[in-house]
Amino acid sequence: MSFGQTFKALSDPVRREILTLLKQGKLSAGEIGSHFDMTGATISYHLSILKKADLVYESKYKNYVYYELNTSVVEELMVWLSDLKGGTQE
Amino acid sequence: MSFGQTFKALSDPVRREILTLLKQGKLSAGEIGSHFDMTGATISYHLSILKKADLVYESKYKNYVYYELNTSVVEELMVWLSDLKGGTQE
DNA sequence: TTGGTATTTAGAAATATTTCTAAATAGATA
DNA sequence: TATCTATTTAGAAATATTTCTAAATACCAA
Repeated sequence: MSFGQTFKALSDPVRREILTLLKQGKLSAGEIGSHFDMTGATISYHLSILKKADLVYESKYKNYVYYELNTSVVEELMVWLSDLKGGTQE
Repeated sequence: MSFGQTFKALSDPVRREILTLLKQGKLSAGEIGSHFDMTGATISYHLSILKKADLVYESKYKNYVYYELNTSVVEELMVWLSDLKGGTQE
C-alpha cells in the first residue's frame, strides 16, 4: 500500500461511489456496474484500481466476483491525516 | 471544496511532502522550494493545487508569499473516511 | 525610476488517466 | 461438449497531469 496510490484511488468520483455502495456489504462486479451508466469494462478498470490500493478485496463464487470494503486501509489514511493535523487526540 | 479535488491534491508525493513541511508552521514559496530539486515554477504549480483544494492558505508579506496548513479540510476528509468505515466511534 | 529578488503564468513536451469497443477468459449448465 | 453469463484484458482515443523553460508580474530598495 502507498498513500499516493490510495489517495489517487479516492480522487475519482466513480470509485468513491463504489466504496459507498460497499458500505452496505459485499457486491458482485455486475451488481456494482448496474449502479452506473458505464460499460462493465470500465467498472472492472475502476475495481482494479481500488484493489491495487487495497481499498477492497475480492472473492469468487460460481462465476461471480464479489468485492468488499477493506476498512483497515481507510484507518491508515485517517492516522496519516490525523498526524498531519498535529497529534492524535487534539 | 470537493473531495475529489482534495484527494487528488493528496495523491502526489511532492504535495504530501509540502504539507508535512507545513506542519512546522508557515513557510514562504521559496523556503518550500528549497526542499525540492525542482524549479520554482513547478513548486508554484503544486502550491496552486493545494490552494484550490483548500489544504493551504496563503498570506503575503513584503515580496514573499507564505503558505500555511489548513487543518479544517483535513478534518472533513477524516469525517468522510470515518463514515465510510461505518460509524464515528467504532 | 531603475534594478533586484520572489513568485506566478504561459506554452510545450512527456506521461498518466479514463473511457470505449472488441476480444479473451472463467466458470456454470444444458 | 457446446454455449451462455460474468468478468477481465487489450488496444485506441480523448483528456488530464506534471514538469520544464522563458516570460511576466509584484513588490522592495537604492
